[in-house]
Amino acid sequence: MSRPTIADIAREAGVSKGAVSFALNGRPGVSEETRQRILLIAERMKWRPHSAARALGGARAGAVGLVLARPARTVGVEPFFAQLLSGLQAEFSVRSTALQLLVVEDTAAEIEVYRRWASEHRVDGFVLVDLQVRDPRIEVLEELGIPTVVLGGPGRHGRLPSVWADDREAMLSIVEYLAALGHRRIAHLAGLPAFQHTQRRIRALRDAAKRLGLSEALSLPTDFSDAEGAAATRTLLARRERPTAIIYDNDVMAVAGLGVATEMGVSVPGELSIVSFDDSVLARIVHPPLTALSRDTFLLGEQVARALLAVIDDPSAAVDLKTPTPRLTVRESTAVPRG
Amino acid sequence: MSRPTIADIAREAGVSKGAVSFALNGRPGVSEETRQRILLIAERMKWRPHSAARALGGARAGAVGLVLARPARTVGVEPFFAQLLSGLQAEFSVRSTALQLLVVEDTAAEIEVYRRWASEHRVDGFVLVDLQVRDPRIEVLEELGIPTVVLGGPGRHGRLPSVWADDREAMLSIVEYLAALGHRRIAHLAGLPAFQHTQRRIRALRDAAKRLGLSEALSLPTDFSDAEGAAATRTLLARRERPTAIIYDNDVMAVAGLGVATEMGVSVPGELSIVSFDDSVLARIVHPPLTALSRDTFLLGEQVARALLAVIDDPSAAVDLKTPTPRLTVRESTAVPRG
DNA sequence: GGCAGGAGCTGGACCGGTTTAGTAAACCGC
DNA sequence: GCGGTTTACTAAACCGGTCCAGCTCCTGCC
Repeated sequence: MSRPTIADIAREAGVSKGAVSFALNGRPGVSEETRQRILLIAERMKWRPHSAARALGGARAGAVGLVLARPARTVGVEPFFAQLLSGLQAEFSVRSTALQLLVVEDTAAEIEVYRRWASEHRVDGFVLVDLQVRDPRIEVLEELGIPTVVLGGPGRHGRLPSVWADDREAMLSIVEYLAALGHRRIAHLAGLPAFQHTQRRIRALRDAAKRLGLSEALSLPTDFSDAEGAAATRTLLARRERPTAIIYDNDVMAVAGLGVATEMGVSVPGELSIVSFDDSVLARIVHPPLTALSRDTFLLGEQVARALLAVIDDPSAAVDLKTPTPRLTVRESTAVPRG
Repeated sequence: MSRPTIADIAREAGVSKGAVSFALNGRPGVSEETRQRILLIAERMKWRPHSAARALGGARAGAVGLVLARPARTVGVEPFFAQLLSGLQAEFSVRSTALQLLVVEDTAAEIEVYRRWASEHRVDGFVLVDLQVRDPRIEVLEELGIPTVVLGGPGRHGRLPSVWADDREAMLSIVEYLAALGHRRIAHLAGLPAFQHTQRRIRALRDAAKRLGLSEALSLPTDFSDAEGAAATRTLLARRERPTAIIYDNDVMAVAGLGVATEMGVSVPGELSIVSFDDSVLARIVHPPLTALSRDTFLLGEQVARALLAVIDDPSAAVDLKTPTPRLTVRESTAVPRG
């Protein structure tokens, strides 16, 4: 016999299917004695629930979705996502929930996937990342009425619960550190301007520059790629009045920038200090190792997962969880500016 | 009304559930006219199949599984997997198959997941990666009788179909290139010795060294991490007779090794040539950019996906697909050895 | 005109669970 | 010892599809 069903167990135990169902799910309706007998038989027959059968009958699908919109061939390094993913899965797996991951080309396709998975009942909820300014996905997910947790900054995301880190505080801590070292001309290679966190970081830098009396604080938008990071760095370093420090919005760009500086004979940290907004192997691996903002992305993933599971259990739960503000890990790519 | 079912459509169209099912699945049994009418109504009611209901009744689950065994917190860079994943998904998504991804702690846990997902009917098949010497997973998957495609080297993997690249050829091409430049002392920072491809690469290097008359060709096993890559490089470079070229089994170690060389004042490529067995942003990003073995990992993912779908359609299909041998992309980290 | 065959469709069983209405027996307090 | 509540369990409906046997026409052919 291939896959045993509860009917097989019921026959074996001499009870009804219903009784077996009660026993296996730890609900009242059977005596402790019968329950043990049924559990034993189920164990012996190596019975496992058929996830589809469970999902039918209105119950849970036992899976949640994470959809990333980025051109398929350019899914690159981004240690951030790898870490986030592990954190998510660590938490989901103890609650035996599967994670459906899909990478799509653009936001339109992403929305289409939300619609499809929701209506196919394939998932019980979604994790929403890469929050954009006036994000069209929020409206769709609210309309679908499916549990969703937003991983993003503070502020309202429609009525969706969120887990967020304080990007503004983080940026301020970097700028204050550089200013304290004596830097007065700071550049910032920002990410995609459509992202909310990009905007928040740019604003934070501008505010800090004014308050600390910096002579220059320029934010340049990029697409997060090594290519644009390198190109923008080249442009900055070719100027007559070059910045003495550059803040990179991710580690891929920071490493690319370091490469450009080396190539152009600009010493790091002697003539140029480099700070990465992301910390990972990448930042430690290069020479000199990069001063970077460290956050516990794994933990972040766990918290998001927990929040989503809570919302799935009780859709009326209003989660708004602030995670610890990332802290600056000083390594060898920053120093007092020369001269 | 929330989610419409085929019963709703049947009522609306004045036909039976069966007719609707035939119409929606493009099977014979209804007239073209009726089919169009049903499709129109389904469209208007925004009907979508309920994946669980489909999966019940013995049909497909509409998903496949990929399980990776690696300690949760150390899921690092490995651009290889990111690329592979994109390729897999690109192909799966056009066949509306979802990919269930799970990262677990070790092989035992991995096997447990295979058992669970198979018996819960959660997936229709698996992709097996990171093939080990005498891999215990093969036996389990064969016993479960669930369609599986192995991504690995040539040779038998029980009766499981496989998609593979020629690691041996690839290693030979690297060694021949270095030998032609004039290198006679070559070191190789290999990966985990338990992996089949590690063994194949080590053997290939040894054979080539003998044939080409190299004076030294040492393979050192590592765990693929930047830390061990750096440590081993440091050891090698501290020796009196240091190698003039090092081959790294992945790009993370190669970059870490480059960092160590820079730190120790060993010029690359002047005093040391570096070759990475993996190519990705990482290899291009650093300075000097690394000579690396390029393979189309995205394409590889697509081929694996296609193979798996073929086996799911017809479990008796015997796939054994060799992918193009990776080619060496020469950049600036290799040169004629000094002196 | 009678019959075979096929197209077009119906009705209902079925997949493997969950859930509810109903029932019989045990238990309770007075 | 009687009404009422609890407990332990059964039988059957139900979830939303797929699939098959069988029925009714219609067509073609001898």
